[in-house]
Amino acid sequence: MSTMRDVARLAQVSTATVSRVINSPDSVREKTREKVQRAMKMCNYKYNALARGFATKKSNTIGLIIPSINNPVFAESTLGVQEYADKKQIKVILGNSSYKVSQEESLIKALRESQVDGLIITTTNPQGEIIRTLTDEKVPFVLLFSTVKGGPVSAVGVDNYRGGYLATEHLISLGHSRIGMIAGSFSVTDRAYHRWHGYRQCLKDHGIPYDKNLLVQTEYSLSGGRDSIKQLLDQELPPGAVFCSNDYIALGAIKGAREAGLSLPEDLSIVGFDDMPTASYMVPALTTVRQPAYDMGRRACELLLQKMENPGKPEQHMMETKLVVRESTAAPQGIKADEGGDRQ
Amino acid sequence: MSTMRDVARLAQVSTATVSRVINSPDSVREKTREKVQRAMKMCNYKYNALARGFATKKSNTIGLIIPSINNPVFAESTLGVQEYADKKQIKVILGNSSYKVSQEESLIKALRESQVDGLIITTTNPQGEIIRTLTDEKVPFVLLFSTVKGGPVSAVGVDNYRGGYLATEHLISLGHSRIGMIAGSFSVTDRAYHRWHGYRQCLKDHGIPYDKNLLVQTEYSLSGGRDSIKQLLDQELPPGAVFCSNDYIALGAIKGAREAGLSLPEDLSIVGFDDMPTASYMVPALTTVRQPAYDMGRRACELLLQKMENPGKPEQHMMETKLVVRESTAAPQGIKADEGGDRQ
DNA sequence: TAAAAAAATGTAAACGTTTACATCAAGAGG
DNA sequence: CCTCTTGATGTAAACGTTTACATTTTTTTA
Repeated sequence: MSTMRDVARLAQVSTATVSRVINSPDSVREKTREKVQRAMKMCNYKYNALARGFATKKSNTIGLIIPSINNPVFAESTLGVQEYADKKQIKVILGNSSYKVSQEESLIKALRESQVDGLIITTTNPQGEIIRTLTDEKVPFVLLFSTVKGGPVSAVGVDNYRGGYLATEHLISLGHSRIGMIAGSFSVTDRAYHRWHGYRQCLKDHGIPYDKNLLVQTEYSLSGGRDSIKQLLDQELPPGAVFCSNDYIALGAIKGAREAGLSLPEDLSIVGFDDMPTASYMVPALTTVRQPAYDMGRRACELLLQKMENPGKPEQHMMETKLVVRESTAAPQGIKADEGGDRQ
Repeated sequence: MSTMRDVARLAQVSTATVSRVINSPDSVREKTREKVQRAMKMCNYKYNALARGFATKKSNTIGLIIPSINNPVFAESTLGVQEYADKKQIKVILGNSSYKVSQEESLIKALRESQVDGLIITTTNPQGEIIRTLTDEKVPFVLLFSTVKGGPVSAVGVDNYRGGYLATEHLISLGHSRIGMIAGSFSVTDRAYHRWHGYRQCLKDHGIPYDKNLLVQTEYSLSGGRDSIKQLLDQELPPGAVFCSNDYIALGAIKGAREAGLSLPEDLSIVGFDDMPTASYMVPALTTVRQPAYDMGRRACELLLQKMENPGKPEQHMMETKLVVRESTAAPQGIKADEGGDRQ
């Protein structure tokens, strides 16, 4: 309602002084400061951050783009960026891309027009043109949940290849050899691809032939997992263990397997990816590859803010992935786990 | 980088014309329009929405405050507001209050300073002073997940009392009479209180005496549910059924009960509240009271935008709550459900 | 106590749009 | 051919801050 000018008039000072009272109170004499503060109260002055943004060309706002806030992992990471941003008095505009490049693009455009100071993007395609454009135009941004090792962009992610390897290795160490995978669609995100690649390499390293009938690609959803597991189970030689590209898929797969009459983990081992908050509360409690989503979000935000005030070289942060063994995996029926392991 | 002035100069027109080309292209002659568009391309012009906001006093931004993005129900509703906002070219700034009034307050303050055009608040206390202030100062806002029937504020919510009643009635109809409740802390949100109230009234209506030892208040979390169920189960006469204030609590309770050696639903029936996406995938699949979170968010946003351009009378929208019966509830051991129900 | 230094305050332009109003050009009607 | 109308375009002020620089006041120092 009232502006600095009103306050200034009321307090009989200049607007510059009012501005100083707000932004660097120490630079104005106590007496005037109080006078101004009284005046501010008196006319119920409300600071206009938008005007400030306009004047300083800094909106104190960043944009955060994720595929879907409904995925607990992205929710968790969102919380991480938000809490850090909050501490630094930065506002976060959230956008959902629904895993669609076009949507991602238009969000980025809109956010840039809004003059956000920076962008955190959980992108569907880190190699895409949009990302290159951002780099070229020197927009501060960091990729989240991406793994562009040594690339020309800043990113915080996890080694998805390694995660896939870990999961598979665990299953192998339990004695499994017929191991399937339900992956997110490779064309939708490269994360799914890297996880699969780790899976495949691990198989190879352990002398297990790769069977392409044991891979099914689907969407990252509960129903995707449920449908896919049935597809896998319907085969002549169904897998005894399945690595799922994320926990939602895993949860769906468990449901589907149960419906097919299997009991877990005796008849079928399932390992997921993410370690969403409910993973340990599920039945059976889910064995999964943990990504530190909250910390990743936080780190991404930290990196971005740093980058915003001091561009510098792009930086990649690989966070540690960790296999969390719970109850959804077991040795295949009639086989002892890790035979030869600690037999010495 | 370049401004309208640059474009104008290049195209040899005035800035007003450039502005018109952007905002009402039809009002400028085709020839000039093309000239201007060429010029925009030429100097890689980027529209500055912040400056526009400054000039028009409309930021095309709204604020959304929720307790925690980690709760699937709030995530779902967030998606609802976002998708609607998106369609209307409105940006959404997200804030997490962590169920703390102070945090809620400071978020509101920050958002108002940023000149958001409106606010959607999933508040912890709809009767609070903050809300009153907003009303007094004519800030457009709508409460989400609040049920202020006929009050002086706009809100979209659900009849929590009724939801609690429904859940309890279901348990009674199954033959239960010793029915406990794990509620969110009454001091934290009134939703928990209303659900409890419905529970209590339903008991009364069916002639079941209220036993205050059967109520425990906790936080809305997995671990809250897990700890609380143990407390309930440790009593001399433990409940045979428990109504939980939300699905996370219910999930925790199921886990806790299992750990205590019970098998569900034979030994214990659990009903939740929310119907989060994973509810039907849990084991046992959760019987719960569904809130249409996505639609609620969407509706809230719709209401807000409407209110923004045309204040008018406050409006409350009560959405339908629905009991979804799945597998986590059953008749108590040795008792037939609904005896007398369809016996004629 | 006066000059110099330091601190406090004021002045005014700038930020990039929008928009009410003025002006101008061109076609219509007489 | 002149006037009137209409549509297209231009002019310039306004939006609420910040900030470099100028000016004034206060403090320090000799």
